Amino acid sequence: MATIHHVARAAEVSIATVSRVLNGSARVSDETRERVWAAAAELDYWPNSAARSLTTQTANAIGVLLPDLYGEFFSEVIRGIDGAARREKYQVLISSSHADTDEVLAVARSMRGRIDGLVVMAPDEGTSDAIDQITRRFPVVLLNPRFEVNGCRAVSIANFDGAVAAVTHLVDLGHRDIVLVKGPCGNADAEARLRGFHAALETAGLTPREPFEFLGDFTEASGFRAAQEILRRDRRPDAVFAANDSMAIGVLSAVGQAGVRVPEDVALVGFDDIAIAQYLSPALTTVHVDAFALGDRAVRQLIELKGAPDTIVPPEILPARLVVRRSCGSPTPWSVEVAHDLAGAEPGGRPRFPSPHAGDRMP
Amino acid sequence: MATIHHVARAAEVSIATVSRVLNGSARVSDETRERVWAAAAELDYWPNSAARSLTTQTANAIGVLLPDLYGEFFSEVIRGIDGAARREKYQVLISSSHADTDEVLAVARSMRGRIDGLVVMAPDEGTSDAIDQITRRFPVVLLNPRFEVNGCRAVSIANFDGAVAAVTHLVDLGHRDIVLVKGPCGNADAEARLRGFHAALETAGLTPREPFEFLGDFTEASGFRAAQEILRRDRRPDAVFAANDSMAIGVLSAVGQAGVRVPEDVALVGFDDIAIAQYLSPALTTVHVDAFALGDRAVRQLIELKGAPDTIVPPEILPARLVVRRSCGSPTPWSVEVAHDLAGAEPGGRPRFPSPHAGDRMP
DNA sequence: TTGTAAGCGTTATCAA
DNA sequence: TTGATAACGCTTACAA
Repeated sequence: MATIHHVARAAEVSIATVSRVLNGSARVSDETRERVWAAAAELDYWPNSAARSLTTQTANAIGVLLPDLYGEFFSEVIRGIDGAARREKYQVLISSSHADTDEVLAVARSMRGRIDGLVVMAPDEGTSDAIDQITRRFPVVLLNPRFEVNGCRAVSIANFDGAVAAVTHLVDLGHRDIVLVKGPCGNADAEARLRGFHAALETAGLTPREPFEFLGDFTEASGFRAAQEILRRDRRPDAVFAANDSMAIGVLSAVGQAGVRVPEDVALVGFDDIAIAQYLSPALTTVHVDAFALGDRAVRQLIELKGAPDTIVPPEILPARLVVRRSCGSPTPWSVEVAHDLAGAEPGGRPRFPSPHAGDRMP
Repeated sequence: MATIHHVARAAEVSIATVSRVLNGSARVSDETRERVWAAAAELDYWPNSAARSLTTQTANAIGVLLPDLYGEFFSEVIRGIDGAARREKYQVLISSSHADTDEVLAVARSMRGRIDGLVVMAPDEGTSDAIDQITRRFPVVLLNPRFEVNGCRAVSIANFDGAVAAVTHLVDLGHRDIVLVKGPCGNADAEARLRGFHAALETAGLTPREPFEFLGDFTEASGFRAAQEILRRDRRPDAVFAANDSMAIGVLSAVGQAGVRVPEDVALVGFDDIAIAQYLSPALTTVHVDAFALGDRAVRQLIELKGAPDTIVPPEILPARLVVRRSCGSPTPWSVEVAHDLAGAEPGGRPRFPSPHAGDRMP
């Protein structure tokens, strides 16, 4: 493989000059420039990025640590990250399925020298001190963190407020006995949505009959099973709030097979607004969440952070949007943005939905 | 940031010894080993991977070049890649949305020195010479290539045979006027499925009335629009073959809104068997494709290739599976694997479906 | 068992 | 405008 030395020899110049020409980093006479380009082309020279990173102490790459890669949500997050990264000429080093703190730490470690910063979606709460360690090494942006970490940048989705909006909508439609299909334990999104569910019920002064919480794991299959459980209850609930759309689809399927109609017999609301939600029958009422933007914003914040370290910036919360379609039993479709005015910061602004955990800032 | 020199100084040994201890690459006395580990821990030393790659001439990372990241299919491919990579202790450098040859080449170039091999899903046909150039630099495994590239390793999905199986099944059920919702032009999967559609019709001696090809782009929305076109035809077809499940979902939605029943009035078959296919109503008959395995196999082949360069291996074709559910009008659900016996290589083996392009090897 | 020193392929700082 | 040359942080002969 040709190195800069080979090119230098072929062009009869020093390696310094080759570097200058290839990077356009200093004035070089037209004639030698030509010679160098010609030699590089002739030898089909590809520069070695590892060597470059070593001298420049910068990698032009960012690392991405995710708990999982399953489903359309993560797929969109990555798409957002990749898009922003390529626009800024950064490469993306990805790694997923981190079970615990030690693993996250090990992977971050192994990225030392290859990345300039890290986007992390932490799997569990034990990760907090790991994040601390990582922060000492790289600029870090957290995705949907459960807790605020020592002034670390973060971008999240308005899970709490989205859930409040969804459940409140069900209440407004007259539903009283509302049950929840939960997401997996330990998942930050699932927990925020669960809290939102409870908060909305409390605000409405509602206590559904037991049992009204059913466990799922964000897959269609788990939604299907949860719905079977629900149908075994002594009295059918008025409405089901599934903590994500995949589970809502499973619910829809199970309920349909049992001959129970949606929304006539039972209303259904999901979360995420994945692409197919609007094509289901009935079209799924859900909370739209911009997963692409989540990835995109994280990368932008990371780059901003590199430019201005030590600047404290409040966590960024991406608004959600309640999208009312047919599955909730609403006579007409409509939609409303939530959580863009919940922080209470706007003068005269009044929270649209009461929120004990405003904007999901801190539990 | 602590380097190996700092650790050496703190442990009062040479950097060579530190390296030996940290990598366990040579015998070191118990006592000094202790001292080195202690010093490394004390200084919280993280080795620099770029420097290591430079000396060892190996990066412990693989590059992944994809045309897009949209949808569940790619999400699964990446999951497969990531899983295999982490098992083999490789990092994954990912990059997507490559419009043309030059871009693919540029990205591959920029990865020089950071990766040991490359998994490439090429966007268009012009890419062939680019792949050639890349192959000179890295071990390369192609994903679903359109053409065989100079003895380059490849792993594909049995798109052609899957489509033949799907359409043949519709014919077997008595459907005669079968229309196709095509995938995007220039997409290798879409084209192979299109060829399979034609081959099956030809074998059956069928010529549906015009028009019987409708353009889509693999999204739900395009399937929806295509279905509206189809419903405007002077006579409703017996069956619709959508080149992927997302479009089939769009078709299902449009057809349902028009009051046309599936499968009673029109049969429907998709391709991919995404997670929700079985939860639709009616459950979608489709061709199951193992996207996870596609990524997984690609990485394994890459690693195998690194171990034994210059070995010529035939393209690996992952079998598809026709999964018959309710949307095609079949009275009972069943499924069958296709394309595991199509190459005609097995002695006495007879192709289950006639295939002018056996196993999609070469168009 | 340990240390010295020569790379690995760049960029960047000097002089010339 | 150019060329030596010293880093960058690590691994690995080769000596001791």
